[in-house]
Amino acid sequence: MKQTEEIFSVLRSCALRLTKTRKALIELFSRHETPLSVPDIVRELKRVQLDVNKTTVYRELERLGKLHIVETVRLGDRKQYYELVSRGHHHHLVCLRCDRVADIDVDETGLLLEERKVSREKNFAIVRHSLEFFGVCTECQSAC
Amino acid sequence: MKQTEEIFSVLRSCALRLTKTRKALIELFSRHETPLSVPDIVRELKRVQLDVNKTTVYRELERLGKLHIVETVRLGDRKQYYELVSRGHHHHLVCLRCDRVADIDVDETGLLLEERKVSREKNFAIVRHSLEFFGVCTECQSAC
DNA sequence: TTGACAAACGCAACTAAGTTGCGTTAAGAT
DNA sequence: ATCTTAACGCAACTTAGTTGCGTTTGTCAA
Repeated sequence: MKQTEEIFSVLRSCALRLTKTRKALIELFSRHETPLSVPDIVRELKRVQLDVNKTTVYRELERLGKLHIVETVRLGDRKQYYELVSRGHHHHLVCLRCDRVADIDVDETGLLLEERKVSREKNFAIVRHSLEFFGVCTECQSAC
Repeated sequence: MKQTEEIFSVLRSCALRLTKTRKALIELFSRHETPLSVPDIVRELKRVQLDVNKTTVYRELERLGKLHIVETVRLGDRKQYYELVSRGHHHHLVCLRCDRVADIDVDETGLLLEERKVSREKNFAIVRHSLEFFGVCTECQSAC
């Protein structure tokens, strides 16, 4: 994976040490297509014989967030989810039955137009938006 | 307020008792333009000399949700927010500094088109979407 | 290679949101 | 007025996320 190597070099240039936790985290994110919560991450790392403390994970994610390497996503429940920024801006399709999440690309031209309109009318400096779709996936549809 | 009376009659027709907590909740929602979290609600009701337990509020909101009288909104933090469904489908503008929330109407034609496209391509039965904008409001912009 | 220094870490104790079980209270029908 | 049960309060719990502090461990320079 070329991508993870790029991230490692960014970390090095920021004087961030390449600890095994940090390495494992980046690799986990690169492998995973869907956003991960902190409990998810701790569980996954445990399966690779890495017993990391949740505090470490939270702190690491905060650091990686500041460097714009990971970003947070908000799905249905009350957890925060994290994913690599390098995946590019996209949205999610969340199944209300099985909680599975799929990435989707949405044509944002209309959305950006609305964003600019709202920004002008309300004099509001919009920095980001969140758009998620909720429904029932193919598998769950046929399951009932 | 005509609206609250309509809600009361719906409740009556569902054999739901008009307890003072329930009445106060509906009235609170009718007064408030912005979404409320459970801690918000408990605090606000306390100010009207109504000392309701948070469990009661959670249970009440669940009931009102099932009847499609209130619905949940997800804003920046990890709380759930609730508002009256009767406000109609709309989106929110959240200030990242002062946390104030404003309702906005967004032209959804482009969005619905995308929704249909995604639904077809992924064979996903979309039931709802969430679209929120985050940025800095007028007051906070001039404050710095 | 080794020693020093700070970044990174683990642990324990905490806060806050949300949930559950159970015994009690009170709304509304008879 | 009484009875039934929806609605309630309380206590105890779970889970996400935070904080302080003492310890470990990358990294770099000697």
